[in-house]
Amino acid sequence: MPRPGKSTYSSEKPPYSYIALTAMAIQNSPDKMLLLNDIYKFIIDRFPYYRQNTQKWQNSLRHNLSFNDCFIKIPRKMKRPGKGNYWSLHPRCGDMFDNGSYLRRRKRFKGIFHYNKLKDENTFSNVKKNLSKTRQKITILKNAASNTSTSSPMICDEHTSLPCTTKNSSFLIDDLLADQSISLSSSSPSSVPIGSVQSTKQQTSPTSSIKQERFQQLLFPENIVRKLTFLDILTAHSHKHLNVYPIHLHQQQEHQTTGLSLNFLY
DNA sequence: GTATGTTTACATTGCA
DNA sequence: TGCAATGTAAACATAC
Repeated sequence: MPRPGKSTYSSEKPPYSYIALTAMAIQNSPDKMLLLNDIYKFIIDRFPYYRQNTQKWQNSLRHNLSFNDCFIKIPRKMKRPGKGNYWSLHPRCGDMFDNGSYLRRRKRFKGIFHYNKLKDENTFSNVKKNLSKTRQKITILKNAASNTSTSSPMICDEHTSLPCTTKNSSFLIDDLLADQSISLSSSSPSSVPIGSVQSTKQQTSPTSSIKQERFQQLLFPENIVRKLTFLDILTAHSHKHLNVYPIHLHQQQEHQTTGLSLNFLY
């Protein structure tokens, strides 16, 4: 993606979608993550067109951040309190604009579990219903992983050091993921499905507890919280990087496994 | 109160 | 021409 310098564009509308502009701002930052306000500033600074009607386009931009799975939310560190989270790019959305068009992507990046889909499908009954199916799939995946090449997997996720899905195994990851309503396998009957991080608020009532079941956090050593997809878990499982345990919120425990820990909030 | 974040609905646009 | 991506508007929730 080109990196336009200051005053590259006049007051005409730049040939970039909001997604492209946001991605540009994030990629341009030293830490590859920015606060919402910093994204605003970057765009206004680079593109005079956006110095007007700020309410309109900023609303659209916020909509894009929430709506598109290619953007991931990273909470502020405890040391740096303030309003809003940091926004970063999903590690697997780097080729969004590989067709050379920054107005329109070839295909929208989608996480394996989109929040809207989860809302309809991930009830406790569905979770139970799909548990055995998921166990089978993960067993298949584990077996396949153990039968494939013993060479070290290529690391492609800079945040998690999780490996890319290798293509030399005897199955296609997409086949395993074809059923999007599957949930995470666990030895506990209270296992929860994988979804986007929405809230860390503690739940008290059973009703809100059910609602909260969709919300989990994947915590990394640097306290980064990112959206967690089923593919992340499968990838981690396939290379034995991560064991997955549901953890009760009130306990606030972490299971440390090779530098990664997983919190399930429900 | 305001900024931030989520969701829905609908319009517009570009691609196959 | 249909579908999917994108843009826009708005309502609402939540955090600071």
